[in-house]
Amino acid sequence: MSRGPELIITEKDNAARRIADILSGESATAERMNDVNVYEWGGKRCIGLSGHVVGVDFPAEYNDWRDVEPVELIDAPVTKTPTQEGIVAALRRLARNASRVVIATDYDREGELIGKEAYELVREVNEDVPVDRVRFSSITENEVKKAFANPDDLDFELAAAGEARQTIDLTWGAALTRFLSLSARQMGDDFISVGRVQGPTLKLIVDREREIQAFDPESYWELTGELAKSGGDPFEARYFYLNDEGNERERVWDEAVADTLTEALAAAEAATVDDVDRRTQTDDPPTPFNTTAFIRAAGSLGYSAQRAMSLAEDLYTAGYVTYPRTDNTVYPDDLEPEELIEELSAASTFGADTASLLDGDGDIEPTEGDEETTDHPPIHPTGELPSASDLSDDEWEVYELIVRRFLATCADPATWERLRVVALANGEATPIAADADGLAALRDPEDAAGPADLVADGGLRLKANGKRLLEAGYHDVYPYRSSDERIVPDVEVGETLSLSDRATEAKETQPPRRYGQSRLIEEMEKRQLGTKATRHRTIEKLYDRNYVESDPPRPTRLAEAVVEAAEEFADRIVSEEMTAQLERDMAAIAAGEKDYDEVTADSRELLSRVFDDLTESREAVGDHLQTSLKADKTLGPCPECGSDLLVRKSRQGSYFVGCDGYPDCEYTLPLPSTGKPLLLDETCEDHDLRHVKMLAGRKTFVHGCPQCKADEADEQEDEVIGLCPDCGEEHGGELAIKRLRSGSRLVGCTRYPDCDYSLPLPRRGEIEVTDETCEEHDLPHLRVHSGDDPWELGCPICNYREFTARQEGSELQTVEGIGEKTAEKLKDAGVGGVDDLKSADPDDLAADVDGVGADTVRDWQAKAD
DNA sequence: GCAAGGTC
Repeated sequence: MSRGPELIITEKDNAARRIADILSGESATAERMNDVNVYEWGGKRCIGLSGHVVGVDFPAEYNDWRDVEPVELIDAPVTKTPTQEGIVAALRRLARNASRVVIATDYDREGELIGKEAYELVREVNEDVPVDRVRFSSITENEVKKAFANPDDLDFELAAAGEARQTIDLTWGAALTRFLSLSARQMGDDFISVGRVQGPTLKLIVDREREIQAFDPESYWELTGELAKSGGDPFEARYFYLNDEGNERERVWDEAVADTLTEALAAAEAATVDDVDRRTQTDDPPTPFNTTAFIRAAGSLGYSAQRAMSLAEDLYTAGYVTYPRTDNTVYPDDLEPEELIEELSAASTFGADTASLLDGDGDIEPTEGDEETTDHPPIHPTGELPSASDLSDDEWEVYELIVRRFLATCADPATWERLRVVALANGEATPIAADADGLAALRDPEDAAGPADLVADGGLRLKANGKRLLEAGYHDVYPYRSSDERIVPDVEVGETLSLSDRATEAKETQPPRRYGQSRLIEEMEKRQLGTKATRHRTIEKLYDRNYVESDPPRPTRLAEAVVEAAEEFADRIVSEEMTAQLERDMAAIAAGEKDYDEVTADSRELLSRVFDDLTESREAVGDHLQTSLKADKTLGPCPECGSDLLVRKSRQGSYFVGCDGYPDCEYTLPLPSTGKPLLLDETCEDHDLRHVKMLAGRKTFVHGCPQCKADEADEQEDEVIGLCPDCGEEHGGELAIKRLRSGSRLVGCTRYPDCDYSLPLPRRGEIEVTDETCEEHDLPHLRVHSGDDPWELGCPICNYREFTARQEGSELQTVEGIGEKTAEKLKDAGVGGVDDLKSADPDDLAADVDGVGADTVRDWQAKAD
């Protein structure tokens, strides 16, 4: 037996480094092997993988989509090949002379599979080295030492459950994806994909859209008024009645009744307090962050799911927060909240807040969520503190969110005082009797019960709900949840209040809202679709495949067609049941009740039955998909030949409108150069073309009808405002305000294209040429009329200079680690752009800019290159 | 060039 060192294998480098630190008492040294860190100390070595280092796929002879019938993939062999060559090579080298191997991958199913993959690679080069498995759910000294003192064996059955998932996902996904793509002749980048997770996720979105389209709004009316004590501030009160079941209802479903009630309310000058209910309510602090809760909280700060995760990963790799992919909402036993709070108190931003938490007497007991898992701890700060200049503004905002969430979980509950007042508005004798027929007409359509009456004995019921924050509790450290108060004054039963500002609002029931990204991720989690590490990526994938557009994601016609085709022929691939069945099968494999072969064979059998029907309908499915693909791109009829005008992409990658009759018909219209076009349902009355919206992040705007834009440009005369600074003296070129057919405007030379001098102009608003002149450039000042207030653009040349100066400021922000505030400070110190930054002397610059060290500057300079 | 799951 070999007497070489012992080899510890973890799932990622970060875990390898921390485990080496713990086991070696921080004496381990790191060495690079094939670009991988290998930590070494006292006869031990530790290497971190990068998740799966081998991947499953079909053998190469199945690679050609045209040569291989999709149905052949069902029974094709599935092979495992290294995908991370460097890591695999390093692992083999280290395993060859190891005296013992310890698998220390993550403590979850996928971790067991990654462990088994490592085990097989080890076995290839070392047949008889003993291999152990250790399990721990957080990388802390206690947990890790305990795990290494009690090694266990790899759980091959649990790993086999993961392998079954891999095989089933690959065969179903690849066979159906190829079938749909081939049937619609969508090859290359625009293939049509389906899969066990993306399918049901897309169906969630499509189903919601179907509900929205089928929605039939109903009218209802709501009555409000303002009550006040004499001399006191008014507060809002709402009319309500009681239904058969004694529940309060505010919506009146009949216009005539609403009119009568409005008159009755108008006749009332005052209201008598009938009931006062005062109680205190506790408002518990939030539970620790798992991935889903974090994405949701970051979403309310305006970050997309993808962006939030990428920022959290940056903070994790830099060492400021714990692992961001976790299901767990219960802190591990050995997390010491007091110590962590103490460490965070060194950051001035949190100083006051941490002090208030440590002030309290007794132990701090953090909140716990419902989900307790073994994978990783909830996301929390590590206690390693970044300085503000280490982080970009977005990173800082997310870091602060994570810190404050942690502080909040250690804080006290808040207490509210809720005050509910019911008053009866009593004018002249109320004309509404409890007529049974009249009441029946008022049944709430979403509610089986009808009203029991509309007016109480003493008049119309009005209620006001007030809330006051008695103890701010966790709100002091966690400002992301509303702590707004609604003031209703103290009143007593029998007291008379004045009534004013009566209003009746006509409203309509609203269709259900589209899922936002974080809501979608919550729905996926509820249905066990995807994992904490993949859900946000699945949503990104739906955008990439042109299945959804805009935010909140809205399905395209293609998406509807894919879901329809799947529902008809391969319902499992868009059904949550496929994942549910797989979970049951995996549990059975892990428990030893079934095995890999049995489960994958059953699944293949199911898939071939799906293909029996599908193959017959290949053409019908393909036609339907192609029709929908075209519908997503169609604006309306071509004015020259009557075929469809479509959104097309030029070779340079820009979008334009072209005729489906091309090359017979060469009619085109330009589109703006910024953003990706989204076709709206609204059409132009003059040209019968759909309006276009350009999606360009924050600069998203509605372009409208492209034909109208082109016509406007053709009709508009260029307005000359002065001499061209480039060619004016020599050739007499003049500057003019020009409108382009793509809808944008600019100040350009009249000798274009011989002279291409140009200055940008804003997209929106009318431009007025004023009498004021810029002395430096001899050009008139311009004024822009958009919205209510016109604004001064000034001299177009000066304006452009200021614009580029601002651009240079934001150019600085493209350097990793420089945020808006830092860019401001740098500009004050005379560093306008990236070039200035690169040529600056680090020591001089550090001396000029507060809170920035020379090393930070050198770091920026390195990153700028 | 297909899936979904790790990780960067």
